[in-house]
Amino acid sequence: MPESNPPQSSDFIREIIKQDLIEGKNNGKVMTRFPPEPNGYLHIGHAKSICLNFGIARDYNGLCNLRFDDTNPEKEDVEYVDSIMEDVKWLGFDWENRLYFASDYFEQLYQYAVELIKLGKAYVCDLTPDEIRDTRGTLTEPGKESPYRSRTLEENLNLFQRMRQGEFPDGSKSLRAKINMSSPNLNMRDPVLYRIRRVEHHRTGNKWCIYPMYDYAHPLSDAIEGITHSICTLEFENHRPLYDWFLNTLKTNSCPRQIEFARLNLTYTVLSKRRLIELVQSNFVDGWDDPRMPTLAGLRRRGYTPLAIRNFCAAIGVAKSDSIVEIENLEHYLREDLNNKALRVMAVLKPLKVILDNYPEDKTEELDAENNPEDFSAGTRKIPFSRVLYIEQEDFREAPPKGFFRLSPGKEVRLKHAYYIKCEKVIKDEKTGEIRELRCTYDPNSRGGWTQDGRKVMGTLHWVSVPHAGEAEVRLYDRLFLKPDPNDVTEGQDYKTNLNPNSVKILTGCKIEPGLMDAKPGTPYQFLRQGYFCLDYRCSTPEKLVFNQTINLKDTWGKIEKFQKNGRKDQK
RNA sequence: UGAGGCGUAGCCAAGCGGUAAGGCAGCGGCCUUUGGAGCCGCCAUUCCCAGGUUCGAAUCCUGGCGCCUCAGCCA
Repeated sequence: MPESNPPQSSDFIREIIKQDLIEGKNNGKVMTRFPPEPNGYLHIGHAKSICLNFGIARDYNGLCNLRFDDTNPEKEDVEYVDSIMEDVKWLGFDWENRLYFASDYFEQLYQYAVELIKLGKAYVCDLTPDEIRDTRGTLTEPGKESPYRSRTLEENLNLFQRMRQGEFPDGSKSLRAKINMSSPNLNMRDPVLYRIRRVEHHRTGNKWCIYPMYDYAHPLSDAIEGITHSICTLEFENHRPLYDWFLNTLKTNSCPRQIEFARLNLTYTVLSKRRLIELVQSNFVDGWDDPRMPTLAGLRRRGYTPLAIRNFCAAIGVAKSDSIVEIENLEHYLREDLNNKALRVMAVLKPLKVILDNYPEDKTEELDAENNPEDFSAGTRKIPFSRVLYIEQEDFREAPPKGFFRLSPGKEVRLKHAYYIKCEKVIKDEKTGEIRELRCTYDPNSRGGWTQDGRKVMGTLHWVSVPHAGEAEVRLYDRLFLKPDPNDVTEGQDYKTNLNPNSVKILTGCKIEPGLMDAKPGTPYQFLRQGYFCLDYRCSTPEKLVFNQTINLKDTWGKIEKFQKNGRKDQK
């Protein structure tokens, strides 16, 4: 089984790194980092970044750190740091002993700020946030210099120290870099470095009442860790001059290089933290690990595999153009991996009873069934067969449409691993007209699903023996959003109006082959002819099994039938 | 009317002056004890547009056009 089917082609970042290596930069070392802020759960977009950063380290004999960018205690929480560590590990990456927190550098960062003041490159500003905004200027007009810009070194040093000691109320003062208020790059117009916030930090507690800003903390954290290539997303491109400014004016020993790439966007999916957190907190979904969520926790619970996600990330590539990847790509790599690994089993989701009139009343046979045709080492198992069976309601049609080669009156089909059966009679409820059961006959000479006479039997059905069947609840999922772009809404509405009201369908009373009663969480199963499923590790109990649909099998018949109803095939 | 980016097929994406990789999707066929999987074939005479340089341009130059990001004491 190949570890990775899509060839890992190079990308512009790897090209840069190769070139740096050729030029002997950084003493031939490559050091990256994955720097999440612990203010939410990781999602598939983060997976792209994780695969990139850890993948580069792996490819160029380097190392990748896990560093929490925890400089804003107002939004952060240990719940998130725990989930992030779990998700990175699950995806298959290892930061070994290099687990870092920006908050571990608060003292060093403070000293760097003192240094900046001494260099005359930072000052304490008494302007309020509103005043700072009002004096920042606009995209086309320069800003105005703060009246506090020319405070003496001594005054700045004294004030900054007193900021730290808690002598000033929240928001009353800030430390600002002294750069250029008329820079065309707004990030360079004396950005705030430190703000006063009396908020308990999830790691440093109440030790600090001033907290550094991202723009300031990030380049210095990178330098402290000896990062060589600091990879981030496109929206930070405008921040790079500031990133470099800190490193250059503080003359740090190591000089990381920031490189930006386009973040992942997926059709039918929302990936902004703000929106994901809203879905969770407003109960549009059932928590961060709801199987419909694009979070790694959600995908894991849904039955996605780490390899599928990694292969997907490798396949979509890394570039600088904004892009929206069609979700079919992700689904393709999911099916590919699951096809290789999933144990084949039979489960009837919407049961229809079939009675084999010519099969002995009290007989039970044990039939052989392969566990995975893609992998002989998965072996075989025995499945019981008897006179009364369940088949799928959808596999019988009293009036079969053209091209339907499943069961219908007078027609013969194969029961997978078992026998040919022929439908002789349809028994209906006298009042409702609903189909109650089918009376069929079986061909004793077709055991195993084959005869010598060369008879052609097109349809193959899955089934479960009634007296041996187990029961389960099965949850089917559809896309969370109805439109490829969930943000495509009419004036005044928001993405939530595009939520799919039918994104989950709960089926109870599903019939499963007896062996499945021992299903293990984390094991992928293929319910034959239907799709891939896994035990829901949150809701399933030994008394009441609950399976999540991971992804359906490609359904060409469903597609054909849809086209037959809707008209021509080539119309969308 | 500021600055920084980006524009190659329906969607991603290689390509780095020598004549348009690959994946997804789609289409056609083969095969099939899963209408799954697999296999075979098709799918850009042209790279946002217009000029220019060159024997030769998606690649270099000039000028347009379009899209994205930035005016948090968020990251």
